[in-house]
Amino acid sequence: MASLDSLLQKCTSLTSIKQLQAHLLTSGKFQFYPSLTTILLERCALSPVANLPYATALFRHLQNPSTNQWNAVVRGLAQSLQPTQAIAWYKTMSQASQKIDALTCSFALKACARALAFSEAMQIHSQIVQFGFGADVLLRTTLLDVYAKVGDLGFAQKVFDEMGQRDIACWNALISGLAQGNRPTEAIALFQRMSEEEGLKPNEVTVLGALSACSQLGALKRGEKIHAYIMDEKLDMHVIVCNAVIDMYAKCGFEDKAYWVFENMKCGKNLITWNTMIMAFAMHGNGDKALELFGQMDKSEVCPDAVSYLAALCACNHAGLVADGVRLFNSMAGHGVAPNVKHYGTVVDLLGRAGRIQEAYEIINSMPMFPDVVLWQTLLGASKTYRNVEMAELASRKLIELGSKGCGDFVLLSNVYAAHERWDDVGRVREAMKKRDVKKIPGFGYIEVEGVIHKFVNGDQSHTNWREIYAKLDEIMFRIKAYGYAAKTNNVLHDIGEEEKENALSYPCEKLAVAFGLISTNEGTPIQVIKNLRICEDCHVVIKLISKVYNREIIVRDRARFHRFKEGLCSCRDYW
DNA sequence: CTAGGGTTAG
Repeated sequence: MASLDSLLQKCTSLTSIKQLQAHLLTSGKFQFYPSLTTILLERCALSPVANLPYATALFRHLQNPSTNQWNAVVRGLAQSLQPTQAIAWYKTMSQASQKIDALTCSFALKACARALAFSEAMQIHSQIVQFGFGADVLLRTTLLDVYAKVGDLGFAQKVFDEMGQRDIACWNALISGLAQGNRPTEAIALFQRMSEEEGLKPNEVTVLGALSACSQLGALKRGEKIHAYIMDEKLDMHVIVCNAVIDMYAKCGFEDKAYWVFENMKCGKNLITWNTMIMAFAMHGNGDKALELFGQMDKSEVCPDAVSYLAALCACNHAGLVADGVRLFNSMAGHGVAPNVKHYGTVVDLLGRAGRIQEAYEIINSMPMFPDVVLWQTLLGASKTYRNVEMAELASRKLIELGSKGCGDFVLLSNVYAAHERWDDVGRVREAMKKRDVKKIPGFGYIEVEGVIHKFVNGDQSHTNWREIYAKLDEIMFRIKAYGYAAKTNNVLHDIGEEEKENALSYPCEKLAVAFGLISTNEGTPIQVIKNLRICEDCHVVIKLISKVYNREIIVRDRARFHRFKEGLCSCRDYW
């Protein structure tokens, strides 16, 4: 037995496993060693030598499979590329329910999380209660996590609330669930409740969720506090934590602080560390530093992967380093990294912004995979910037073929026509939008003032001080007009749907946030705003003027990058 | 006839 055990240890490839199994079968010992069979099963079912068809075939040879043997297969399938298979096996298994234990449920739930199978998760949930595993804290945590991952945070919260005793993992699961489910404010609130009210000590997993929420909100003050805690508690010995800190500083607008952490890490850097930092420089338009780091990485022991290339390409794109970007893109295949849709998208954007519209179009045509909506949107955007009506129409046609309902696509096409004063065509686009029930993604922005996050949506009147904010904005517009500002109306598609308020256009969220920042922070303090969409051209002009007239540094993070406005200029050099 | 299950950065 012991010798078989050690033999099994050496079976690192599937062939050797098969050989061992053949030996057991031919010597007639196979069915007398159920535990060995289980280990064999697990070896076949789980990575790194996973071969699930083989594992399931092996399983079918068993006369009366034990719970453990069932579990091995369910677990393996749950981690495989077909998690729905695990759910199917679980269902079969539940027909003989005495076989199911808490682990089976745990694996099946994991499968639901990966397959985004909400109703299956609910079914398993009710069976968990039926089978009497309802009090199992580990299972409940998994359940909570699954609900969060399949997008039902209400259910996740409910599971959490109903738990008698909660250990740190329960809190962590909900905090990261909220952070990953686009509810960063609630994630931070829960983090605070956990540490301040319940007196629980955040661990390395807790801070990851909290930092991610700070990154989303651009909540620098809160992020710094968490960083201080991390240092005090020596949680910075975990690479994963350092990576999250770097990302937080970068997304809160401080590439230098991010870089400081990067350089002073006591633990070793991994691939993600490098990628995070390169992405940080990219977001800040610091193409040279990004490329320098990419070069260093190439020399270090970590090998750039697809994300590294994407980050470096983004850096070239934001910094207008067209030649470098093209060179990098062309070098990918030679380094064994196949470009994916995102790489193609970035290069198309890079060429398009540089006015090389035809080349961008050719890149799309040369793609080995199906060009998605984003590619055509990018080309449409470039065509608009360079007033290339033919290409804009071509791209729009593609978008319509692909069934786009994005407001932006229609607006861009309309803008191209408007720029050429083709008003009939503008009207046609507007009609098409009405017919297609085009949805506009609501824009919103955040600003942190004295550690409190304020959220604004376009045309927002929900803030307690909204009258004051609107008055400030009116004052701003009045003052900057003296510097030659004139609203660019031909770029704005008016009356999109009747219910669209005039306000939404005159009082966009980023302007409101900046106005609020001017009122509520001291002179000389930089103002930081986070926006969920890309900044619009008009706001860009206005904020540049504000930075000059009010002598304030204003930092805006939009969906893709940072804009640092100072003395009437922007760090993106109007290239974004 | 053992242990194996929960939260985790780009």
